[in-house]
Amino acid sequence: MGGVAWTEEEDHLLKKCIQQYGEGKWHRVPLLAGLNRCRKSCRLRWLNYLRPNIKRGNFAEEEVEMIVKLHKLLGNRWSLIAGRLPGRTANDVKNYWNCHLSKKLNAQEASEDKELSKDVQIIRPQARNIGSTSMKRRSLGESQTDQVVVQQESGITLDDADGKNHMIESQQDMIYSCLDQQGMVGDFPMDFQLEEGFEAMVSSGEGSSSQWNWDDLLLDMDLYNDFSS
DNA sequence: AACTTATCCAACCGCCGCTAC
DNA sequence: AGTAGCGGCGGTTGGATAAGT
Repeated sequence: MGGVAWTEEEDHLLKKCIQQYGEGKWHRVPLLAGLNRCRKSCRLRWLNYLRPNIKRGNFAEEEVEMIVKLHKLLGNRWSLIAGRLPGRTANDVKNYWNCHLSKKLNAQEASEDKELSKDVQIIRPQARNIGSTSMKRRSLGESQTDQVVVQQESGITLDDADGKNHMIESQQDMIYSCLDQQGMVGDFPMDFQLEEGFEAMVSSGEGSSSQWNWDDLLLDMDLYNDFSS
């Protein structure tokens, strides 16, 4: 392996520790679990191997298709891609891509018309600030840099200059703004179903503990376009 | 059977952004 | 404002194993 392999006993200790104290506070995990591992190793072992509901084995055809499409949209953002594949970890997806898909697709691209491949643009999902909480940014799993770029390039920010929240009048307005920004107005049906929780979240203006995020919404839009084109 | 090469994938590393002080 | 410590991410490494000769 790339490092020192985990033993069954270490796995057991880590599992027990997480069950007892919960996820997070990784810096304390080695001490609490009595493991001679660094915080990162513990976290990685949990996320990639020990966490419940991790799907193992070969990728299904639909999963592979999804990976290819998502990679076109997102680039090497494995954690985001994995987030769309229940039970799969970022490491799994990355490994699968590197072992199977990158070579295959490179070979395909080489044989394809070069003009065609020029049209493929990586769309980075652009998180929008709705509130000023950094908690929300964390929940987006996105770097602030991207958001700064979004704000600078697009002028879209839902924060007032003084940092106070500026709530958009309605969901439709808000979504319309995003579609407009993506140049997708007219392409995307405005009567699409919002994910559960989204509606309440938007109307209440609450966001920090939300299940939804803009990455997801924009990704859905991208995917919709991609699948329907 | 013995050796070489290719593939897979778990683990590590370095960097980044955020938070608290 | 500066900084240390943290969680998280993507890239890379290297040992195990399969496939090929």
